[in-house]
Amino acid sequence: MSTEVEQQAEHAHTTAWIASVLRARIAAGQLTPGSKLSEQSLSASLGVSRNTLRQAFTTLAGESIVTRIPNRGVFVAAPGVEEVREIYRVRRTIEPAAVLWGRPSTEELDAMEDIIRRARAARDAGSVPDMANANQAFHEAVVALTGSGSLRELMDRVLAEMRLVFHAMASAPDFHTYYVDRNAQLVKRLRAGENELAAAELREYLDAAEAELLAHLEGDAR
Amino acid sequence: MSTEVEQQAEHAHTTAWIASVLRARIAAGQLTPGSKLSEQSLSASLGVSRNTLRQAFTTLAGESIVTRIPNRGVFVAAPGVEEVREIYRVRRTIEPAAVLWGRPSTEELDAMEDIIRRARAARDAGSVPDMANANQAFHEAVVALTGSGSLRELMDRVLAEMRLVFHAMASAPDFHTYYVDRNAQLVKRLRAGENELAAAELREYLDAAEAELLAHLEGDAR
DNA sequence: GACGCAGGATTGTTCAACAATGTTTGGTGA
DNA sequence: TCACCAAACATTGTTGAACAATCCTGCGTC
Repeated sequence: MSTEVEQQAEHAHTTAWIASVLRARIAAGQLTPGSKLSEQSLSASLGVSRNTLRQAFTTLAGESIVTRIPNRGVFVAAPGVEEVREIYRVRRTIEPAAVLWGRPSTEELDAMEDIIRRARAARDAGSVPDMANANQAFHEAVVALTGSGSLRELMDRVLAEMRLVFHAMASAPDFHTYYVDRNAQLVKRLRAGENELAAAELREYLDAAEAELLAHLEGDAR
Repeated sequence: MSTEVEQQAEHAHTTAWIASVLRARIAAGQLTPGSKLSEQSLSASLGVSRNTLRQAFTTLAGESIVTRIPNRGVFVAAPGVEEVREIYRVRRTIEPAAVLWGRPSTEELDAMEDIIRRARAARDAGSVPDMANANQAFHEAVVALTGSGSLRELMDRVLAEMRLVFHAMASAPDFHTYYVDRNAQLVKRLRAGENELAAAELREYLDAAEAELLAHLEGDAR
């Protein structure tokens, strides 16, 4: 299990490179929420200076993937109930807005249906990670309807935090299977030009998802 | 013109401190868009190491207050036409959404009217900066209706970028006077519970503002 | 005037050191 | 035994200097 880095990016953006490595490891669940990221050991194992690692940390802290406690160190973010509520506050605002006021092109709609197909395939194959990825891609596509890169970035951050929530949970709930069909329904509404209906249904959908997640989370904490 | 720092924060978050200093200077227009932030001179004048200044830079770059060009340095962000469009893509999504689906308490509505009073006072006094501040506070209050800190942060960033746009313009247009009354109208609608109407009017409002800003910007570039 | 090429300046990264804070350990007294 | 306190230890925050890589400048050549 070598955690070494073979390819040292010659002389460019080492700090960004390190940040992306850590991001990937955290997203993959290799670095579990709440665990400490020691400057000493990480700088050693990644083969970079403590100083540049530090810079990568500030980047990740800015993305709230990582929590920095002064003189204590940085820790992989461990989102709890309040964070989940915040996540859904964001989603409940921008996703329905994107649906309501977006004018999706047929290409965008086709792409969304492609994603749904992928999700169905993953569901039938019983692959939870693939389903999670597809679901994530779908909601990213929804936000992309706004055409805004900033909103897309925000959604990315939020979805990354969602992944952390799942990683922090002892038992993963069957969270995605149920919503595949609702996504399909959403695209159908959009294709019919029924944006208001689509937005309303999406809001219900998000409410239900939040409630389910919160229930599971509180049952977990007990 | 002393740009020195008298109070050296003893041993706490020097990097955050430096970041906030730079943020303030940029917001105040003391550091104009496009100007270069030399590591050497800044670290000297701020009395911090080049290394910690660098960390502050990555923070500010994450907030896109500052643009980093590899091996060239960091520059105060100079938003142009495309950035303005992006700003309004964001605003046109989250502000009407906040208005449409937010359930403002009477305290929140009172606070918004307070802000409008301040804006009117500034208008009558002819103080453009105060008007800009009040306008900014108003739109922040709108987004605050979502209850989401992340959205509020995003709005902060966007409004900071707006300030940069104004700083980058040769001549400032009379941008705020006209919209004070529209803000007042918005609050009236909200108080009456006419959220849909309020959202629709706000979208028109934002469209008009964007168009005016873009026209002025393009006239400026010519 | 265009091109190419040293030379200088600036950024990217690393290292070693120290100050400040946190954590742990061990002892003391009740 | 337990609570409390203080000294060792470890870790983070910050600094300064050093070097490599890249960019910019000015000069000479054609």
